[in-house]
Amino acid sequence: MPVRPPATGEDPRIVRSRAIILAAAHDHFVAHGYLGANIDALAEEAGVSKRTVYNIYGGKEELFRAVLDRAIGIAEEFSRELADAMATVGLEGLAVRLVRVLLSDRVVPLRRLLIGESRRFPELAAAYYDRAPGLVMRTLAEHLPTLPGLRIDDPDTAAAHFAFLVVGAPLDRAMFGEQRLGDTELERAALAGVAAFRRAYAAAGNGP
Amino acid sequence: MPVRPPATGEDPRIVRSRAIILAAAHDHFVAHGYLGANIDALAEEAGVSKRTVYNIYGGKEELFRAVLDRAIGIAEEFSRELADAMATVGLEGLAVRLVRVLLSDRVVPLRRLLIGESRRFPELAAAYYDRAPGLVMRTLAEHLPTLPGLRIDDPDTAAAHFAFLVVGAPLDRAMFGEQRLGDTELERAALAGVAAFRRAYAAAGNGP
DNA sequence: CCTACCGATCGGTAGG
DNA sequence: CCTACCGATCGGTAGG
Repeated sequence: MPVRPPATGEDPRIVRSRAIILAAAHDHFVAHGYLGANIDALAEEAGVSKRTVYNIYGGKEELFRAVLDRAIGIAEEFSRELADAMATVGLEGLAVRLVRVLLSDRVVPLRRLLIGESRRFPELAAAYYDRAPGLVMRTLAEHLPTLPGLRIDDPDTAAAHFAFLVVGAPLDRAMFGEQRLGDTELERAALAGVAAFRRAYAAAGNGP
Repeated sequence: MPVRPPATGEDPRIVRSRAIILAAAHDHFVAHGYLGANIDALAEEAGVSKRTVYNIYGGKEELFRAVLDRAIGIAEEFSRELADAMATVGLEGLAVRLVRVLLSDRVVPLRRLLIGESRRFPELAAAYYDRAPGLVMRTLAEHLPTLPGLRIDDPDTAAAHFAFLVVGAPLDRAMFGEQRLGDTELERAALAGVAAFRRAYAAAGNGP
């Protein structure tokens, strides 16, 4: 998935520089934001000259978009893996995976960046939402009604309830940089969320 | 040049300018972020000279902190009002108020700004979290066990579950700038969250 | 001659 | 309060 059309053949030096710059730019933009990013520093961190950055990516904004296109693509892949996992693992397994991915050092800083730049780059924030959390939520909405022991009248609402019972509180805390929970506590919180979900959506028991 | 004596705080012109600048700066920082903010533009929007801004607030960072100190104080007030309302309105009434406040044009942009600047100003993001959502959550944890018809074993977890069942999905969407739900849909989503919470934490019915 | 790259520097802007 | 202006910084580019 070439972010830019292969303007000049497939010179392995360019291919290599492109990947190196993209990785360094990701870290740099995540650390400093769009305006706070410095192409000189970024290029130095990537170990290439600034000119190379401009030759390959054209400019700061284009580089930023390339970085986020890739990051959103990766987030989409993770989301698809989560979606695939629904068929094989139970709700508890899904919850633990969900919380691990969303509270990871890959996702939290990316979400911070996209939220912080959502006025400057609204399409990027929207694309992320649609292709990552939105994808998970849509798949959940399809999957939940097929599970035994649950009664799901409104799949979209149930999917949102599951997701935010599992990750809501720790994720919101993390967005503000509050101390991240340890893995054990995260898992505990995720399972407590699943338990609450199962009680709320149990097939038997409390009829309408 | 700035020969103004430190006997500030009494001069009504300063008091007035201070308030005008603070309000204009709030809008400006929320719209552009910290680095994107422009003191010349901000001063013009406030209708004062740039020099006045520096006379009163000293600099960009000090002005930013003053703006956010005030905004966090206001968010804390709202949270305290929500806390007070718990004694008089039911869970449904509380949920509707919660969703209205958190999804408002006052709170969503403030949260975006604080999250976006949470690396540059970690104490501000932490202060907001502690004094606004944290305060609501702590009060909820105290309040929920006193309500009839519910069985609350772990008040902190139950408080988090209530809050994120009610506002989780629409708030997360809103952070990424996705189209805000209408008041009717928001209220509907909030009440669906309360209904799920009541099922999950019903005192009678589904034993283990 | 071309592509990739570097050292050096310019035009424009922002905080102060 | 305004204009003018500084020291510094930064995105982007020309020469080699």
